[in-house]
Amino acid sequence: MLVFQSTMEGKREEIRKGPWKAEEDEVLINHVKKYGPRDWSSIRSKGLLHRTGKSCRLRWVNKLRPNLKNGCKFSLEEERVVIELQAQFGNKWARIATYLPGRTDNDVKNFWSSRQKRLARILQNSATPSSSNSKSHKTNREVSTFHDVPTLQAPKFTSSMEEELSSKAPSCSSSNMEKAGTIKMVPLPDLVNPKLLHFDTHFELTPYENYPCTDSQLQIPFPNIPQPQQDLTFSPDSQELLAGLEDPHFFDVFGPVDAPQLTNGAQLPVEESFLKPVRSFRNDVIVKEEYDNPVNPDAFFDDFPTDMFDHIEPLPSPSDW
DNA sequence: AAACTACACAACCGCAGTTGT
DNA sequence: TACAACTGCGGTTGTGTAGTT
Repeated sequence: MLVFQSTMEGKREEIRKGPWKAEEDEVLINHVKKYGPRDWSSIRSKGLLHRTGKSCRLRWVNKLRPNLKNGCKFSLEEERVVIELQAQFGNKWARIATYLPGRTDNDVKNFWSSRQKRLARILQNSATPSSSNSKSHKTNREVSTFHDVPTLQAPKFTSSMEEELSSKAPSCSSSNMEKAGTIKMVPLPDLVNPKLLHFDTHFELTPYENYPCTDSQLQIPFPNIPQPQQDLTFSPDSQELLAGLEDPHFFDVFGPVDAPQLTNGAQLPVEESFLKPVRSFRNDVIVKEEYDNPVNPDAFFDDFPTDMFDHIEPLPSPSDW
């Protein structure tokens, strides 16, 4: 798509919009190689591309930057990280994305948006049983839960790092990421309170460029987080979920959880069984027995209205640590 | 096989913060 | 200090695709 924009000199310049062509990508990549990921506006002023600087930057950040997990669906670990961090930070997608190597804020945002829509639909269906019954089919996503130990990394990507990587790092295709083996340390951003997250910052980390897509290869301990008691489980249909929301003692099942405890890094009581891998469920497959008798408390978080986290106090700012 | 639905993804827009002049 | 340009972020929309009926 081409649109025309008047310049300060009164000239009409064409601005290209819409999907990027391979040639445009090439021009953009060459520009970054020469000048680094900056001066986006100069790309147009030099006549290299009929794109706005904004558009160029977005294209680079979301698609062309090295080590992006393009084409990789969010792993269960990543999903859980997003859910946890969204509860902590709110819709700070860029911030959340710093914990997810290879993911952009746009990725996180899209993931969350999809998830919200899914939840909304589930709730709507639950509110109107007739409609939910009429639609017998259920997408696998609706019954998915988290089971694997999630990963949490917090890389700090600087422009210089990008420039360096752009010259030598391979793109993060599914195949080469799945071949990933050993890893290097990635610094946690200063916003992370290691105590809070119960992090061992000396564990092995997957290298950025080899970050695996597959769940089984991401086995960095996730911080213990308050979990619901095991006897509080929800069927994927969210019927119990809705009932639970109406229960005035609903949140009692969380036990005495409050923000100060969290910020002090206090170990919250977590049922041992919660930390065990429940099953090697992946790719949205679930067996009927588990569906009928959900025992994994993570399902609680998965199909839960995000509003539930509103009662959790925001974390202190990093400067307070 | 066609129609429908849900989902994932790409890209745009507006706003706010930062930086340079 | 004021202004403009640049940059980054979050919200939103449009489109292609896979799965289901």
